[in-house]
Amino acid sequence: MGRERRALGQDGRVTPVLPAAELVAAVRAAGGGAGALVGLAVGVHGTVGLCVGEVRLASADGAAAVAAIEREVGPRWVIWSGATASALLASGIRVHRAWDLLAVHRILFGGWRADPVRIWCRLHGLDHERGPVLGQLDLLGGSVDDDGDPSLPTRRDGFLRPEWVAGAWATHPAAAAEWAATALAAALAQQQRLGELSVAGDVLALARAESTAELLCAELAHDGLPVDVPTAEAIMAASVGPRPRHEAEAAAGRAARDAAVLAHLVVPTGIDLRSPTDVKAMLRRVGIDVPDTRAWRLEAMRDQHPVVDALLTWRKAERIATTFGYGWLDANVGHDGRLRGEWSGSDGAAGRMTAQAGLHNLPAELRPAVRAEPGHVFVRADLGQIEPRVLAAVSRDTAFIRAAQEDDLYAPVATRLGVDRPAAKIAVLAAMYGQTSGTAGQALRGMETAYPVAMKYLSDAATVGMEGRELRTYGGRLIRMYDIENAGDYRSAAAARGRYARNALVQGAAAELFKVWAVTVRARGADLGARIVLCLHDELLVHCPEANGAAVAQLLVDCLHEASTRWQQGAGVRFVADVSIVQSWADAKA
DNA sequence: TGCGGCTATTG
DNA sequence: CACAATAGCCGCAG
Repeated sequence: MGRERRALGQDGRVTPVLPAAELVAAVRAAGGGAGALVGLAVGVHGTVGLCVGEVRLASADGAAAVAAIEREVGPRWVIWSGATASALLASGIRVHRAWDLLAVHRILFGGWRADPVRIWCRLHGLDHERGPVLGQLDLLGGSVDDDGDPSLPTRRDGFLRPEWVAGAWATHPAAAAEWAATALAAALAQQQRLGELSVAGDVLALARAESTAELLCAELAHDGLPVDVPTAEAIMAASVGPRPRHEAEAAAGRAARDAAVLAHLVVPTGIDLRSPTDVKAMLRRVGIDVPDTRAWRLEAMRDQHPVVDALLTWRKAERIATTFGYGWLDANVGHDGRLRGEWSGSDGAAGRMTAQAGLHNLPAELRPAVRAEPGHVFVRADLGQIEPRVLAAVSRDTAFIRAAQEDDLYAPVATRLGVDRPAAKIAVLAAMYGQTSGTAGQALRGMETAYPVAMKYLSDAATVGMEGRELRTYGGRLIRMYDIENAGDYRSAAAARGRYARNALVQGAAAELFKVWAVTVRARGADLGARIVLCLHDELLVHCPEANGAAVAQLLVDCLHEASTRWQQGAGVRFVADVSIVQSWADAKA
């Protein structure tokens, strides 16, 4: 047993196909150690290709091989995207560290959607629109031989071969190893590019954190959020009645809810409550004239006519019926009581994590249904005032940093500005969001005087945005201004770009710090059986055995200190977290 | 059938 | 309705 097979590439290069145990030694011999970059290509039927330095390796027992190398070597796996992590999770394998080419591509070049072709082309100065396409026949007489050696992933002109991109390597060990070598080469090229940037933050650290956040995203999608289905159904029943057994019952329920609103009218017909135009007409009939029918506007008119209150109640129920009702439960909660959605490590605009299946906009009334499993607890931690603290750190405004050393940042700001706390908070938020109208005016001028460095940081960003130029976050991620295009006249579009840029540097840097915190918790929490089950911009929800609750709570605080210290590089801002140990997510809501 | 507008929810 | 997001339904253009 353990005899070495060899796969011969067409160019004569020999890739050893090794059993898992021997692969570990081969990786070590090639220079692989803890944290070293190892190219990884996960194919099908157990095929796995690796590349360490110049050395190509492969295995036909990929799951065991990756698991053994992870356990005994602990490299930083180079992958094209989180899809590889998802494939590994499907085989029961979790890896600790990654270099995610797509995540790093976003840092270098902005945007959020890319594939290996775009990543490769951008890195090598090629126009991906001009590259070869799968199935393309060379009708113009060019010889296919011009492309060089087809057993290599790249052509003579530097483009990736489309059949390789499509996965032709996935069943051949030698080819998988070659594809892994391509990924590793791309990672090294990315490191080179990152090193050429001049940014304030540690851009290599950002690249590692954003990469590892992609592993976390794959795990969040795979593991899901624990939900108690009977509790969820009880909440829904209270709003829209019991689960309809067929479409006729569902229709009857809708009609009954509609009728409860229309009953307040003299003529209860001809109004579709789902049509904003009809609702506006309905309100006009009872003497209420509004430019739109949004809830915050109608809230003030509850007393004017009973139909307003009925309509607002109807809207709540309608939302449960259509978006967060039984259908949503059936579609997104598995038989194991886990709510699953796709996760993205970095959205297009500000670099936050996003999630589907309602994980990021779950109505507060459904939170009681998010329950820890038996013998487990949730440890929930949310960061206090993260955006102004981040602004203090990235702008290096010494006065604002002093304010950010307090538990409540707005208290010293209020004192300094000579206003009350609510006014101070509005002024700070207005500055970060680019608000110019409203009541914030006077306090905003105070901000200019009290915190000129922070205010200049924001106004400089706004200027760059208005001019349509690109900018980078503190950590080094590119913000492309052409990602936002606003209809309307030039001036309002420029103003919108200014607000976007102003906010992107704050919200974006906050998102980057948050991810450093999250991946630190992920790494340090494994020994305590702690799994992050939800990331919510400034909040982490961690699921762990009941006995470890207190230790995990301490861990969340310790990891925040570790993460923020590394991230802010001596700025001296204090970051604070509110931590609680609970059975249900609702118990923790501040 | 695709898309913009309106609406709701979250941080 | 200042910044960011996901998601549903309606009305309209093609």
